[in-house]
Amino acid sequence: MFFKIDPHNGVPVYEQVVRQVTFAIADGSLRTGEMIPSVRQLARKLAINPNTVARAYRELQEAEIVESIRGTGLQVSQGARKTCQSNRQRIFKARFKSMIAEARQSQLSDEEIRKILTSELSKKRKES
Amino acid sequence: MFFKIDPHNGVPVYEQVVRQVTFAIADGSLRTGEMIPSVRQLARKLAINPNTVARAYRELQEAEIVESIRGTGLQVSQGARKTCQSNRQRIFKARFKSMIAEARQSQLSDEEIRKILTSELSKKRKES
DNA sequence: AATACTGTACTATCACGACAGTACAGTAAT
DNA sequence: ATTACTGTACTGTCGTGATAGTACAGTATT
Repeated sequence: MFFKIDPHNGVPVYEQVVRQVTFAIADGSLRTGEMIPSVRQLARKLAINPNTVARAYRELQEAEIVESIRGTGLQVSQGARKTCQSNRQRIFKARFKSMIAEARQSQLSDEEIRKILTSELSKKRKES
Repeated sequence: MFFKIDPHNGVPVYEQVVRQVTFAIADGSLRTGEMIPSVRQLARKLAINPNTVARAYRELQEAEIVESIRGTGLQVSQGARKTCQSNRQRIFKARFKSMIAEARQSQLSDEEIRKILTSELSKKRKES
């Protein structure tokens, strides 16, 4: 699990945590039955507040993506992968859609949009 | 000037106002010497608070995109168009870039990304 | 039993974006 | 002069995201 948090992103930090766990499950980095990082451990790693992680975990629990084992930690639920994959798809489609809508509204032609995107996509993936 | 504000966008409303004025100048809807809508007028039209518009206008003024004429209103500065065009370009490049970075980080392949984008771009423009 | 972990649940504080309301100086038109 | 606009500048309030700190019950390991 490689997590990266951007605090000035518009997207709330706890929401970013929810997403990244979701994505890690979607692509198989976390499998059913495995434990996700503990609240305090992840908070230390991301340099954020444990409460913020706890809030994210609460949401994951309510979405039945993760189950609490008392005194031990949170475990990836059965069937979580499918849910997470469709969630990931849904999240990205929504983002792309809203971005394209905004670009169009500011009088960028589809050709210009496509050009910028192609140019960004052709850039090499940064290694972290 | 067709303005559309999305309050649950992550992007602050005053920032959206800044952008839309910038974009309107960039594409020539507003030209040097023309007056931009008054604080109260725009606030009424967008159904937001006059203070929020005032804050956006203050930023535009500090960026020298717009000049205050006392008692009359705000006028598009000389040379504003070029500034606004490069700003627009900059803003969108940054957004696309961050989005693609996030998509890649969540293990979406470039092919998948391209596929979603093409699919969204091929959808017809909504008429407002 | 003791220790060190888990999650969970509080309270309190802070920053920020947005809003409501008010006020005032300057300009334009009547 | 009066009226109706401009921008500008305050104060105060609200919701929310994030933080700090504390506390407690349950589990695992020693």
